[in-house]
Amino acid sequence: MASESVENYLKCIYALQRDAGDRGVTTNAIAERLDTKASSVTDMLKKLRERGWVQYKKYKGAQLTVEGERMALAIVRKHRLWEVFLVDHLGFGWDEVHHIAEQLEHVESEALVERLDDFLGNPRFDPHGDPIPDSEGRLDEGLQRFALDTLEPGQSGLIVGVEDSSAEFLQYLDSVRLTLGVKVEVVNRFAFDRSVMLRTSEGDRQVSQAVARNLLLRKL
Amino acid sequence: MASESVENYLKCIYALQRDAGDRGVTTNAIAERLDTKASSVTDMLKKLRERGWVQYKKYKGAQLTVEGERMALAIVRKHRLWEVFLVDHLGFGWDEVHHIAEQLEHVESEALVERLDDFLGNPRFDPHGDPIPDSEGRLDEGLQRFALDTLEPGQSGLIVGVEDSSAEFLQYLDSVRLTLGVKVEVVNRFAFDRSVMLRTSEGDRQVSQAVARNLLLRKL
DNA sequence: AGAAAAATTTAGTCATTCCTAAAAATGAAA
DNA sequence: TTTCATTTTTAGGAATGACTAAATTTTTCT
Repeated sequence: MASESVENYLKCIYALQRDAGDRGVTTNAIAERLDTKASSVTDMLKKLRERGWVQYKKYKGAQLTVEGERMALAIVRKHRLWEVFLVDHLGFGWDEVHHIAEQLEHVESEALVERLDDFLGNPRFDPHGDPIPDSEGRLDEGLQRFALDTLEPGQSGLIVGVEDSSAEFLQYLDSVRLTLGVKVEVVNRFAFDRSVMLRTSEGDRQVSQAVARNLLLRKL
Repeated sequence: MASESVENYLKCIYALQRDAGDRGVTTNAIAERLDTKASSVTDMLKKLRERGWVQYKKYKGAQLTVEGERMALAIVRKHRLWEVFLVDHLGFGWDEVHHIAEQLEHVESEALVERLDDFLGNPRFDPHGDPIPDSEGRLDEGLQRFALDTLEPGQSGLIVGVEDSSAEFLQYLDSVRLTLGVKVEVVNRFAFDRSVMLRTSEGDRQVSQAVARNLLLRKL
């Protein structure tokens, strides 16, 4: 029904909508994320509006309609399920799967998605800790997640996700052993650069604020 | 590198090349198989020629170059591996997987294919009995296959493949329990319509010549 | 508020890949 | 071998989704 390009736009707008608040997602934000030009985005937004997948007014940004969000969630579901398959069954690292899942997510087959979901044991989270929408598009936002950045010295939490899932960041996390499921305690925060001293079962580590902002925890 | 459309043309020409013998594959044959118009095929053949993937002369049909065949075999490999995954691990029937595999075969990732191959246990044949090219594009044509049609009364063989893998035919075979791995013996052939009386461990069955032509066996 | 900067849209193109209709080449039969 | 049916190609165009350059709107700064 929808082309790959259309699906990528819907997914992109969905992702940007979190941060956009109630204002529409801006043309430039979409262009940057999809590595394309703003003028191409304007063209596409008009098409998406015609098909009833976004609300869009000139210069005012875009927001997914209910139907648009339903489609975006279906794509996100497929993306995350395939990531689980790639990591759990094919042995890929969590930093290697994004690009492949971006292709697999466009395969159209309801039956495939549901059978894959069952095969994987109906996972609730992908390898980066992001929740997997169910077949109705419902997202389990259940457990509260917060950035390591927001923790005070003395407090601790369990690593359950990342804000930034670029290969570079994930490889860095692997190299310093800060991966999903690791328990961390904030020993100290240094005021001058807001870097954080952490304690894990493997010892102490210091991480920059950039890292702390992108590591998601939940309370123990 | 190559678009989905280009990949479909290469795969199509590869499949038609078997029957075409030394003559080129005709424009019309390609158009019919891809359910498109002859004029579109002509356009594409010129592009494939420019890129060095087919030899093509006006009115004389097309033949894959060495490089074109290499690409076609890579696609066939992916298609058949995914079919094994869908049947062996997701529980699809052999009649349901073609359409899904046609989408999965276009996913580009060397690493994915090789890991999938290992995950599946390096299968040599897909669920329809067709051989899976190895990573170098080598095809195991080892075991001689012949149509049930060519067997004389008294002779027997093992079902190892099908010539026609349309869902209708495969569903028919399922319904009469003539599936891969079943041993059959020809009891009799009726001259007036060339239908064949078969004996299997489950009893006797009569099948039309159309069916007999499309069931592939090998010697026991 | 007014001007400059930034963001966004419009206008005009381009490459793919498909199509229809008409022209040209091939090949089969008389 | 000439004709006629079939096959194939050409010519011209449409839809998709991208681009550049120029114009317009919004936002920011003074």
